[in-house]
Amino acid sequence: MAVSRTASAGTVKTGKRQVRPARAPSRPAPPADAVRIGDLSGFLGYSLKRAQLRIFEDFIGCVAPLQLTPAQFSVLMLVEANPGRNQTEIASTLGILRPNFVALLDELESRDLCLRSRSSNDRRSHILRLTEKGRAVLSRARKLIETRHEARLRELLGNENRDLLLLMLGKIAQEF
Amino acid sequence: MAVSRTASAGTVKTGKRQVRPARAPSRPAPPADAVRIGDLSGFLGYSLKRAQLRIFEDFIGCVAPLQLTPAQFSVLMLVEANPGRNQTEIASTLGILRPNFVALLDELESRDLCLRSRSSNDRRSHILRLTEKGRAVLSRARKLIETRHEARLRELLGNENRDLLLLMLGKIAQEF
DNA sequence: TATTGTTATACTCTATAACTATA
DNA sequence: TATAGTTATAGAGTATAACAATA
Repeated sequence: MAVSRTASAGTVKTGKRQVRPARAPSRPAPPADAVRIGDLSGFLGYSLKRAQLRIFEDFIGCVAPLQLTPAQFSVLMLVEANPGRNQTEIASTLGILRPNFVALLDELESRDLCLRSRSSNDRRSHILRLTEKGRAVLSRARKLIETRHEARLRELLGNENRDLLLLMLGKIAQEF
Repeated sequence: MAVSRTASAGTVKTGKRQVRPARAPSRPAPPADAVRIGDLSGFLGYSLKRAQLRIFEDFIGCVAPLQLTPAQFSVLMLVEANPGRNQTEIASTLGILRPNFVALLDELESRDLCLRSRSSNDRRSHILRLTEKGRAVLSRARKLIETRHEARLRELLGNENRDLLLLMLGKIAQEF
């Protein structure tokens, strides 16, 4: 599976089976000379990757006023929910390698969203917490994502399906 | 959302609501000092990314005997289903930029899985098709993925849920 | 003038080794 | 000796500009 930004694939319908009325395509009907995706759309990995790219793209657009990447957002979320943790703990929970976490934090700290402070217990550790501005920015980001990004996803999929989707993705991430 | 390789998150249950019997955790119960993922697991982007990484990881493991990446697999699939197409058509369908497609094809061609040949209609174009070996390798890859990778996913999620998952991912990729 | 394949290049992500300061 | 944060570095993946051949 390749999967980058653009492109398109097979028609999709969320509801029950539907007898097609011979001449009434709900979608623009692909040009006869279009490249056939074929069985590729039947592999979860392919659709998963394409959906993930689209979701991240939309996420970035929604929080554009705050200039937060998905990675930065996740760090702010985790630091807020776990004040007093050190870099290793936050990074590893997010699956970020410690060396790669340094520049990420440098950026957040330089924008006054997050603070590093030496632990008095273990002076090797840097304790993380959000600044006042960090909490404010995170709060605005959450609202933007909830009201624009996630709300439109619920609209597209339906509330029940959206929740089931989240459940299955979590199951794959944790149990597969 | 950060999201790389390792880590874990909140408990998940696919079925209906379930009254917890006060003392009978189905999962090992997280250590009290574990970092709390919190609301982060409620955002689709986060779970989507983690699931995608896990799926690709497993995919790569399953086709390890054939040494195919998801991207290479998708190219072989598309070329087989669309013989006679040129590089631009295959690449753009997969969302791969033309410059980045060159090295990918170089590798497949050097392994005798795929062939470039100049089109007689338009001598700028390189027509793509699979070699005999390419078809054989792809066939083996499909079998490995179907019988190991996808089969285990169906087992984990249930057939019906798995199909619904695929449907929703396609919907997000195409309609969101 | 436009398009195909290509090269060169740059930027982001991810990954590993090794250093320093602490423990 | 082991661990936390860091630096350096290398490799993928992705993005843009520009060139030669062809249309």
